[in-house]
Amino acid sequence: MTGVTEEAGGTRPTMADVARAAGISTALVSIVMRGVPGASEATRKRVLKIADEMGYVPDQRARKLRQSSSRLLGVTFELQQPFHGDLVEQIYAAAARRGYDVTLSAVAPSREESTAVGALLRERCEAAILLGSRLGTEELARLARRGPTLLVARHTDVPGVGVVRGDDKAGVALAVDHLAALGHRHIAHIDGAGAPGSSDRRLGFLEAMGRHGLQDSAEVLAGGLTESAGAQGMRYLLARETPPTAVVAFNDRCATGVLDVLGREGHAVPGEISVVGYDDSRLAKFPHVQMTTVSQDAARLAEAAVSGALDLVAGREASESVFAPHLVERATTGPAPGHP
Amino acid sequence: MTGVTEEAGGTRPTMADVARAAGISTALVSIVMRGVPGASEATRKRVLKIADEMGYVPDQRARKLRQSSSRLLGVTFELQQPFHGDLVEQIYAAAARRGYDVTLSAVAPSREESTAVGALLRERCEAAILLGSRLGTEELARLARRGPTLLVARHTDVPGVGVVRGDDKAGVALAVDHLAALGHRHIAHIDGAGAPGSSDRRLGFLEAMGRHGLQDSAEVLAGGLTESAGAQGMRYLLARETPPTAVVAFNDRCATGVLDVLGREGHAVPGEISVVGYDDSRLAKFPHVQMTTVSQDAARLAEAAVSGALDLVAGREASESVFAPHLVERATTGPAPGHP
DNA sequence: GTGAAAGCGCTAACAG
DNA sequence: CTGTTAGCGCTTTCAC
Repeated sequence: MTGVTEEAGGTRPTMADVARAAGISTALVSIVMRGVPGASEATRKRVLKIADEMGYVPDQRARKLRQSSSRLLGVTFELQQPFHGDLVEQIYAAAARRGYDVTLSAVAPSREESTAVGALLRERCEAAILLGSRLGTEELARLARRGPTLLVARHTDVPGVGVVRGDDKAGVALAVDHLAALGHRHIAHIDGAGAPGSSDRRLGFLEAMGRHGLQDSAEVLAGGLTESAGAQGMRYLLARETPPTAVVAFNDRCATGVLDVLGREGHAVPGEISVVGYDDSRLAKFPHVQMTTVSQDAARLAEAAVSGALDLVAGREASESVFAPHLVERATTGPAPGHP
Repeated sequence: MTGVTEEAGGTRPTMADVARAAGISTALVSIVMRGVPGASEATRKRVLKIADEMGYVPDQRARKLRQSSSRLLGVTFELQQPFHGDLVEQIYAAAARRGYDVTLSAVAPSREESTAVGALLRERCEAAILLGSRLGTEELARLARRGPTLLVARHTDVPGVGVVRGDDKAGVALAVDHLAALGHRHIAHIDGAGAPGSSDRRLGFLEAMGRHGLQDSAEVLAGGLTESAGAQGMRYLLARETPPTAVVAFNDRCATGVLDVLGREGHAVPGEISVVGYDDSRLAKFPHVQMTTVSQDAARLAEAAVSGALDLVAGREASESVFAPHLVERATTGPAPGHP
């Protein structure tokens, strides 16, 4: 036993340990570990080898503490929202391109958004990015006072808070235009209840229907963000004497529920009824689903969110970036029954 | 302007700022912020008030750096795996019960597991909990050398690595027993391809079928963890002269794809074909789905994972905890066609 | 009940 | 190319 490979049971090697083992100063080890110029090739190799043997991993916490800026972005997201998953994945990439790390804080039925946000704050991230937040104006304002804050996929009038979102009114209008062009006259919208963006989508639906002279057959149902909400709404619609020939759902999850009920009750899609989702999340892309949906392009939103957050950090004024969504025509929409 | 409410543009107030504003030492502020005894009620109130006005939030990083133990658990999970979402939610709760924080590191198509694990290591969490890891033996061993490591829902023989999982063989056997009791003779299993646990489930399926004397009509298809895999498998089965009357899918996502194809092609569930999922994730619980599935009880797995990880931290030997799953009978299984 | 001082693991100037 | 010194924001003795 030479005592070099100190298989520590509980305590992990520090930079000082590596320096000692290599017989040099910690500063030099730091230079090597960061890969910055200032060490000879020989030293570099030797230190790296020793560090690896010892199982040394730099302490991110100490590192960030020492640096003036933490280069850390905080993100809250909903664990069970596929579109949030898409966004988070893209945010990792966008942040990495700028040399930023990301710290995640999840929201779930048993973990409130305010808890999640609090955790971020304590991590001292330079900015907080909230996906589809449901925070009240009050709390949002408080948060914004604590540090740069940016909302994704939700609007707010709270000053100082950045916003990155798709144009919800335009998005739903795209869906309605598409359906109208296919000859649909009786179209229903299963909305997102109180969810972020749902009032815009509702409004966009009504306006677009009006533009096509279909205001009288426009129908809006209280829905939600889940498959259950969609399923419930669709069952309700099917109970009518004359169900609509097309449904615009609040999001892909909701549309999935709609499709499920239709399949189950033996209604052909799109032969009998057409369905449009929203988000172009992974749910819409499955080969067996091929859902027509409105794409928010997670990559672009993520990119804008990260750059918007960093703008806030740099002291620039909060802004609202609204992205034009586009329709992705897949297999769940077709001509209205009896239409050429 | 009294200069007290320093609406700092970029820099956040530190403990020293609060101490200065309150005219006391930082040590005392620390006592107050942590809520430990050692300060008069009057001081406590005053400091809390001042801190709040200044928007002061303790720096978690500095705090953990100073404390000998970080009381931090790292968790890697897949962003698009609903069951992982369930587990993460429960892990938050289990960790909180022990006064531990959780740091998340996501795995996604564009973010490899090794990247995610590396991020955890640098965060200096006391232990790493990997959900459904696909890491190779080599890498797992390396990781285990770096710090306490625990696998959830996956087995490994790497020494020193803790394991918490459901009994996959027994779980699938439960499904087969249930179906056999309902009179099904021709049952197929759409497996998880190379996913963690899939070989056990495959084996459990074959063994259980053998026990019922059904080895000749037991059929195993290469599947996967996604809806697409399930859909593809089911379509393949339906193309047969005599499709099976029941399908055991690798997981709920896979089963969802199966159900979708069946609905779409007009096959009654469970009238014509019964379907069993695995995980009892949110996908199985939807009112419109009501999927019969094998429950792994996320809460119990999470609890065991956290306590197992802390055991490792405490220096206790790595162990494997295997939990007996149970069958949740819902609406996607019923008597085989022609069976009493 | 309160304060002074040391130091967690690291990086950022500077010297040499 | 390499070492010394200081200190990031906090907690922790140990005095008073």
